[in-house]
Amino acid sequence: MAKNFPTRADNYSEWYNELVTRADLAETSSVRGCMVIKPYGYSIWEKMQQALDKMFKDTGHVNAYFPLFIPKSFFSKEASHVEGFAKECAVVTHYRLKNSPDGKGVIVDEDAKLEEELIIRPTSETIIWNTYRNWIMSYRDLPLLINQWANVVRWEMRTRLFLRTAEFLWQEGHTAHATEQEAIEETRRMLDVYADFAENFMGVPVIKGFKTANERFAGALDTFCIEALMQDGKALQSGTSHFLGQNFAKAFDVKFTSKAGVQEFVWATSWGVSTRLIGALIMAHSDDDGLVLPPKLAPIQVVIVPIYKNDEQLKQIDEYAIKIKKSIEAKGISVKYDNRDTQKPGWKFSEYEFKGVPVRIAIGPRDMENEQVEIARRDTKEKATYSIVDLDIKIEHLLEQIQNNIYKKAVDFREASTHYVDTWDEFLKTLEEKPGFIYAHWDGTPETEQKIKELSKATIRCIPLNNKMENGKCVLTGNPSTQRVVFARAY
RNA sequence: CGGGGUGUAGCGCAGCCCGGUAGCGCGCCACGUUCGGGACGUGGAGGCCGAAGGUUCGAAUCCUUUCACCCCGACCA
Repeated sequence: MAKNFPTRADNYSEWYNELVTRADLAETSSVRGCMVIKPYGYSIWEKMQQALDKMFKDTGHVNAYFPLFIPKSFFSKEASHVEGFAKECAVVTHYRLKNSPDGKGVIVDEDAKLEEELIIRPTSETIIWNTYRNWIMSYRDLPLLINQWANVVRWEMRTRLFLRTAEFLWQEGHTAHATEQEAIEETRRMLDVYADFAENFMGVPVIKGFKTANERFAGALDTFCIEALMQDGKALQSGTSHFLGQNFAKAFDVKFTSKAGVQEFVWATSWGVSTRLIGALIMAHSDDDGLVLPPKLAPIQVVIVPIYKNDEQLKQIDEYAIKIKKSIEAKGISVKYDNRDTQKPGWKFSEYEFKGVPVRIAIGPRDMENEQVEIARRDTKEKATYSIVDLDIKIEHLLEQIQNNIYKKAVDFREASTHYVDTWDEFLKTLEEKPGFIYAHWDGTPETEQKIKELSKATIRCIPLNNKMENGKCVLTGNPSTQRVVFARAY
C-alpha cells in the first residue's frame, strides 16, 4: 500500500518525519530552526487548546497576554533563571534597517541601536512578575490565577519538528498565592490537569512525578512533570508544573499586605505545555500507515468516501451520504464528506489513514441498495458493514471505543516497556535491548545522577509521586536508597 | 558549538572522480479508458544545478568563501 515508506521499526526518526509530512501537519521552515504548522496540524493544536482552556477555566483561571519582548535587565534579577536560559536567547539589539550603501538590499542601521537590548521571551516569568508587582497589593488581590497562550523562542542547537523548534506555541500559567501551601496545591492541581488531559484526551498514559535538582526548571524550588513513553522506548517530558517559592516575588519585589497587616512576599507557580504535545501524540500512537488520532482530538472524526462510476451514481450517493452526515453531526461529531472528483477512493483511503481520521465510512451503490455502509476504524484497521439504522449512535459508541482502545494500547505498551532493574549490567542491557522506563534505585546524589547519564545516556525522568518506599542499593554506586526512580533515555 | 553528510524541476534522486551547456522516478497539465485499497495509456509543461567569487575558450562538475538543511554529540518543553 504505502510505497517506499520508512517503517517505525526500521528508522524511527525517518518514520516520524515522514508521518509529519504525509499527514500534512508541518514542515521545516527556511527560517533557522523554525517550523511551519500547516492547517491540518494547527487544527489538532486548536483541539488541544480548546480542551485545555476549558480545564484551566474550570479550575478558576483566566487568560491574559504579556509582551513578547523582555528587557535584558529583567533576566539579571533571578540568578538561577538567567543561568538556565542565557544560552538560548534571541536578542533584539536594533530597531531599524536602512538601504545598503552598495545598493544590495538592506542592512541594520547602526544608529538605531537600542539603549537596552530586548530578549524575545523564552518563557515569561520575568515580564509577568514585573507586571504582577503593580497588581498585587493586598491579600484581597490573591490568588492571581492567569494563563497566557503565546509563542516563545529558545535558540536550540538542534531542532526536530514539534519536539524541539526554535519558536514554539504553548500556554504558560503564572499564579500568585498568599501562602506556600496554597501555591504547592496549585502546582499539584495543574499537574493533575495535565495528566488528565494526556490520558483522557490524548490517550497517552503518563507518570506524574517531580524532577531531581539537576533537571529542575531554572528558578523553581520544585518541578513536577508528566512523563510519557514513545514507541521507540524513549521518554518525552510532556508537561511541567513548577513551584517557584518566593524566588520571583523577591527578585521582582512582589509583596502584599496580609490580613495581619504584615508585608509578605507572594508564593508563585508556573506551568506549561506546548506544541510538543502534537509530537507526543504522533509518536505514541501512529503506525506504518500514518497517524492514529484519538477521537477526542481528531479535527475530522469521521470521513465519508463515496464510491461511484459516473456522475449520476455520485449524485445518488451524495444524497444518501449527506443525510448520514447530518445525522452523525447532530451528535456533535465532526464529519467530512469527501466527494471530490479529483481523487480516487483508494487514494482517499490512504490520505485519511495518513491523517489519522478515526472512522472512515465508504458508500457505494451496493451499500445504498442494502441500506448499509462500510465502516473502517483507523486504530485496528478493521472493516465491517453496518446497517444505517441508528448509525449515529453506533458511530458515537465506536468513537468512544476507539478512544479507549488507543489509550489501552498505549498503557499495555508502557507496561511491556517498564522494567525493574537492580544491577548496573542489567541497567545497561535493558537500555539497549528493551528500551523504556527503568525503575531503579539511586543514591540521591547529583553526582551519581550525572555519572549515570554520562555512562548510559539515561536520565532520571522523575521521582514518581506516591512512590512506594523500599530499601535498596543504588544501581551504580551500591549506596543505600529508599525508593526507586524512573530512568529512561529521553527526547 | 564539535564530528559527519547533503544542497541539481513541487518531492525523491542520478550526473561531479575524468569540465563541453542537464537526466530519471514520482507528482503536475491535456485527452481517453478506469473508479469497493494510492489505476493505466498517449502527449505535454516545468531547472540560470543553494549563493558569491576564482581558474578556464568553456564550470552542476575543479578551487576559495559563504549560507541553509539533515544525522551523531553537548544543551533543552
